[in-house]
Amino acid sequence: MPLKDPESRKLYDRKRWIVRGKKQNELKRFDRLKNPEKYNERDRKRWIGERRDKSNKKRQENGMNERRAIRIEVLTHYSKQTLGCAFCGEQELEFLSIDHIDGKKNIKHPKNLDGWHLYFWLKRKNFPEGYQVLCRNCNLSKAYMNKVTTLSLEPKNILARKRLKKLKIEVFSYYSKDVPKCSCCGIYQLNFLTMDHIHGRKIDDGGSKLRGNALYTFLKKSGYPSGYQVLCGNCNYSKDAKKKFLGICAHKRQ
DNA sequence: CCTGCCACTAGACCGGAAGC
DNA sequence: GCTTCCGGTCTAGTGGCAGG
Repeated sequence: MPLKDPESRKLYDRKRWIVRGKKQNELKRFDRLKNPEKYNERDRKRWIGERRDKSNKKRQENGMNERRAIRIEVLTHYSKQTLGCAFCGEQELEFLSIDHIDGKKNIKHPKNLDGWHLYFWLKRKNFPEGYQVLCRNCNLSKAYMNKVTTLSLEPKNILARKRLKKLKIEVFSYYSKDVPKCSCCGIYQLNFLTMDHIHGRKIDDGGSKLRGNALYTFLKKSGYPSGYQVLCGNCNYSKDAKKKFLGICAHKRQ
């Protein structure tokens, strides 16, 4: 079934999450069966019956503050005390993230840890080795450079890569009205650049569910529709509406 | 009873390789 | 050329346990 169809895409993504989530649930159920003494039934009932509604608002607020504080603490530690990207020195907090130095395949933590969970885990384990702070741009670029050494050397695949790179440059050049560059900060390294859906992916114009090569092909074929712009990884991530900045990048908020 | 800490769910965003 | 699959990152909201 073609995943170009929005419903199929949604279903496919959901299945992925169920598979990831199920493993954790199975482990937890097993743990409950083996160690019933660990789970306090009285507390569980009390929580469900009394606490949930009345304290949810406060918990949300406390939770957010706590998570932000831990994130800053972890990023500062892995920046060797001066908050910033290990590669380019970028200091904007919103652009920074934790990078697995040897890749996610060689991680020391449980496989499903990411986001807040990873920050909590790192702090709890007293900041283990093997992690560093990178900005989104350097993270993107590093992922690409790691891949380069393992690419297929089959002639047809080499040709396909060449063709897609040419297509990317062509599409990005059109939306940059010049050489490909970020429309916010002006950075021009191709590895850093991404195609941003200006109004998010909720507005379906035919390209909302596409990504990467498929999106570039769609844009070229459709005569370069409006509603897209070129942004670097940092600016794209920063403007994300879900972060409650109304789609405005950190550069423009300053 | 309150609160801190951590885990889980359900997504969001992006990319490229390779099979068909 | 299109589709599938897998890689990376992140968040909000809330369940659950433990200890003060």
